[in-house]
Amino acid sequence: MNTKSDQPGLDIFLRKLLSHSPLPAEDQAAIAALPYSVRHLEPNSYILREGERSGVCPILCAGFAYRQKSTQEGGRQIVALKIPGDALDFQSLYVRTIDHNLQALTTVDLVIVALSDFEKLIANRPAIARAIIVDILIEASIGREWLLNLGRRNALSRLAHLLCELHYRLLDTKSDGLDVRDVPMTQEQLADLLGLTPVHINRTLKELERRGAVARHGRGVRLGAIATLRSLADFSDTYLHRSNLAD
Amino acid sequence: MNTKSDQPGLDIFLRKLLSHSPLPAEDQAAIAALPYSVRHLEPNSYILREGERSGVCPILCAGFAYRQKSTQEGGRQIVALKIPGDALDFQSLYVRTIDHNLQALTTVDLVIVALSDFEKLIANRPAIARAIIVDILIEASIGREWLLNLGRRNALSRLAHLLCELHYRLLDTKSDGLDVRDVPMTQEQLADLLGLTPVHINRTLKELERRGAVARHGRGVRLGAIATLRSLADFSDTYLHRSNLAD
DNA sequence: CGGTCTCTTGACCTCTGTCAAGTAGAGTGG
DNA sequence: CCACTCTACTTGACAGAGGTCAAGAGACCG
Repeated sequence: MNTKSDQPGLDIFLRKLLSHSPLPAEDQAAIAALPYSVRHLEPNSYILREGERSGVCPILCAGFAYRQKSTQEGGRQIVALKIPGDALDFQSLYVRTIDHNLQALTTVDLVIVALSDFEKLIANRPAIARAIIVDILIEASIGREWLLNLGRRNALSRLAHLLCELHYRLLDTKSDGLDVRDVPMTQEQLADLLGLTPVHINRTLKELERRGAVARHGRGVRLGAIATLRSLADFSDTYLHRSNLAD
Repeated sequence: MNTKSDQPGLDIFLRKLLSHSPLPAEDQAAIAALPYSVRHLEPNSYILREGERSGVCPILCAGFAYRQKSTQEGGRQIVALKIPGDALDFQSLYVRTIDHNLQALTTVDLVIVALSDFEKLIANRPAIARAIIVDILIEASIGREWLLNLGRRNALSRLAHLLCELHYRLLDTKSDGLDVRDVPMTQEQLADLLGLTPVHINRTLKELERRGAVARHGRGVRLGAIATLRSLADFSDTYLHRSNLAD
């Protein structure tokens, strides 16, 4: 089932885990030896749906994905953003009913691992259990910062904050060839991320450009001076726990 | 160090874990045998502070507590609400830098356990590791629903939604003598929970009362018909994973 | 080169915030 | 039991951030 080394594989995931948790060589080998299958999806494809029961944990090897929930009136909110290297569904470890939708933001390459295989690793290898818990806790910490963002910052800071977060999270795996400064979302998706409307994202983006925080070419948005963005955003990267190894 | 049975102890915490995860008798005994100390705190006391490093996991035996973050401009957002039986700081398992503040909402009784003791249990007892992971994941799921609440619901639904959540979460441990229908927060705290201002909470509460969703006496607020609240809130309790054992 | 999806822009509206003054509970001390 | 005080709640007038609607312009695709 495993494929050649230039195909999507588990190495980027392993690198991501090692960025926050130490793993002995034999545990690294155990992860590298996990059986998996590969899947390629187009933008907006559903990876998992609310209400389903999951038996599988996809790993995002290339591209972006997001978790999303909607109200009955149709309001749609993106509640998490996943970047290359991220495991997409530790949320379903031992909790099989999925409470949100998981969708591809761009075209994505996935590597699919059975949740039961992860559960076996957790039961038998404490260092892996630890790494997975840390991974889950860091996603939870990001969620808390997003709550602060939605609850207490205005549109300008909110957007600047999201862009800062993207910048620093991508630094950790710095994988693909694509320019890390290019924002991969449409204005509508930015709206869904930030609890705003596309129209207001447009106005806010224009204001960020006026202040030199982003540059734009055609439909594309590119990050400008990170210092400018940070000061607009009231940003501190503590919540990303990027230096957990040093702790 | 352990105290008599009418003092705060670990039993309510154990009950909470068992409500979502099965534990063999010897694992239950291992939890009951954890060394701990007891602490009693007044409302608004800090339990943990952002930036500190934690070595300890308080268990909330009685009363309410919350996690809270602030922007530099002073905006304050409550990002999680904890009820009796909840472990307050699994967030610091293997991630010792605290990224938020933890405060008592009411007077609280805490039982303090060393994080290293939990880490030993996780390494040696898979069923306990599982239960703790489920606990963490359910808090994360609640966080996602709150993001939807803040991002896409108006003040009336938002408040109704919070009250519904409180109602159903309290059903699971139904501990104290105090009437579970009494809302333990001030209007200012409700504002901090919902990303609103105290003034607007006041107006919204009045509207909820007008619609028969809550009753009020003096400063107190009491839940009215849960069906009314649910329909105002667009509420479904799936995200609380209350039936995880049945899964 | 036509079709479609995204982005842009302006006019107008509304939900929630701000400010400020007043009222009512709850606890304290006399 | 009554004043006193502190805090929480209440209310109204006004302001402003962001939403809504609708039409048009630009990008990108086959």
